[in-house]
Amino acid sequence: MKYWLMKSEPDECSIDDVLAAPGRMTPWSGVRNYQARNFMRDEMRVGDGVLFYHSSCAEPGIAGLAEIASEPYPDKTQFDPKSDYYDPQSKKENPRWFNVDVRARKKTRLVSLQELKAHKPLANMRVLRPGNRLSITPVSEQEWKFITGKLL
DNA sequence: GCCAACGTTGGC
DNA sequence: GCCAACGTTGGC
Repeated sequence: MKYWLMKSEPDECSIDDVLAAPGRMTPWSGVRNYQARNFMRDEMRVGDGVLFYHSSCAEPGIAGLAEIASEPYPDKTQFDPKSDYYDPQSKKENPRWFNVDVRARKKTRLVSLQELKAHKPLANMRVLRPGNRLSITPVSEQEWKFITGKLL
């Protein structure tokens, strides 16, 4: 069992949006970064815990809990010329981009980026590293327990 | 809207 | 395979 922090822009897809979706699920498509893709394709397992993080918004921070709900599969949007995430270089026989489905468990209080930074046990969290831009980052078991047990 | 950090691209 | 230029992310 692993744990992840996954960023989403609430204007695009907030925790409320996912909770309101059929099955409380959404495909985590549109990721176009190799490191983030590799996490989804190679390391995630169904049932892994997810901190649902709102980014690029007025109050960035953890906004909910979710879980990995599917095996990785080829990202549909890469083959759709109308999609913002269309990748003309990706071939159906050898897809470049993969995604998993994410199921929302619940909305939580907003644990702001500022608050996360203030807690010593979270000092090494990948998402808090200066300049971090990765939209998917691993979360350690200790970090997960601290956040879900003490902060929420 | 600014800008620092970082990933990707492409010329050589 | 280097590295400058460029594009994107994301907090502020």
